Amino acid sequence: MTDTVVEPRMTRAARRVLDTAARLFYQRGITGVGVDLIAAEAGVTKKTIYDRFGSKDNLVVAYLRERDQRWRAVVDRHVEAAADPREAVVAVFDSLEAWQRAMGDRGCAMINARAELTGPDHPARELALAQKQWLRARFAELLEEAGIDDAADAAVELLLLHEGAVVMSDVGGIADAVERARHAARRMVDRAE
Amino acid sequence: MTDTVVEPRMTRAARRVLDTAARLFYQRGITGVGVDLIAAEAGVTKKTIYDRFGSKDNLVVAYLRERDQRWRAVVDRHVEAAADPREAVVAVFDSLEAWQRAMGDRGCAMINARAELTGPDHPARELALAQKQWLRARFAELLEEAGIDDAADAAVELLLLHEGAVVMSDVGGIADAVERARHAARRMVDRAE
DNA sequence: CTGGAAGTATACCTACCGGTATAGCTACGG
DNA sequence: CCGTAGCTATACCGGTAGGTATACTTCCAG
Repeated sequence: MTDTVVEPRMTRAARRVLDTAARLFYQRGITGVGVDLIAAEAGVTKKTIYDRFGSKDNLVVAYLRERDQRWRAVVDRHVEAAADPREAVVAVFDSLEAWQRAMGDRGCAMINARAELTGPDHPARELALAQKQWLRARFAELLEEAGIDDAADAAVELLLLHEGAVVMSDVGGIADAVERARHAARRMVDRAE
Repeated sequence: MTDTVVEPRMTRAARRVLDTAARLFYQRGITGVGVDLIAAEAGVTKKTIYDRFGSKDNLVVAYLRERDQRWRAVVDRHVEAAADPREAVVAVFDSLEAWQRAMGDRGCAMINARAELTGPDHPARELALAQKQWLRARFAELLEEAGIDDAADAAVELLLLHEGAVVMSDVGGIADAVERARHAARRMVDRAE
């Protein structure tokens, strides 16, 4: 099965558009950013945007997909650098901290997109679902490799902690939300057998 | 210190407006719902809305505040019905399940509002913060009453689990996200001393 | 050297947004 | 019984949204 969404041709101008859109969408929200603004900030005409991406919605999807890809790569990098599966579980939370430091913190782009794009058939829904399922599966893998009982259940718990940390470090009020989550995760893998 | 926001006079028409707005804002998003639509669905003229609430932003704030109040009341009710502080901690997750069953599940209204209203000085920001701080304090109270060590730390962990459960039951993919969180919470209070 | 792809510049379209203005109706308390 | 609060009805405003149309340029590859 091939991709149902046509990949836009990534010319230099398109690259600039996508980078600019990604920054603006994340910081000011998707509905809060108009196509004209993106064009102006990217130093590009609206026509170029529509020639490359077809519609604002397609541009939004491209933004979410690319961001998702990059985030997964960061997680993978941290996981692979870990000494063993248990450390790898904890390393996922390190990757979150690194990700936030690099990208700024306005919460999870997927969750935010879901909040704004409420149509029941909007692609953002399945993208968000796929991302969270991926992380859950990743946790489950690592826990199984570590020989931990009830790996599937523990993976869900870690996912909840992770998402809670993402949300709370956006909302504020808990200075070290991610570190707290990592602490909890470490305790989980240390106690478990 | 008195309230900085003027309470709108709750006439019958205003009540209908706020109820309608609450439903529409939550289901379709705040930016996704126009004042004209609210007026039409509430069986009211736009003038009435602006006479009672002054602006869409004020209406949004009224929506968030009322929803917050009601949610806190539900939590309190469940907590007070619990046999002891430890059960009360778990009961918070029961209250979440009841709340979701009653209100439908499109995630946390505060978090969604934050995603849409990105202005750094928008009242939605402090409302969200206050709500989460309140829950954290509630957890901390109960854990201290239960004589659990490191109540403050445990309270943060419970908050993360709670928020993770809210997010994930919206995103989907984990059928019983709230029950999983409750399970983890029970284990926490059972193990702790 | 030529044709097409990529891009700029500019103007335009329709739809809808939050918000305002004017006029008139109804119900109720002093 | 009369004034005012609360409301309806309708029309309007400026701004902005996503998206399209036309004409001109630039640049590279066959």
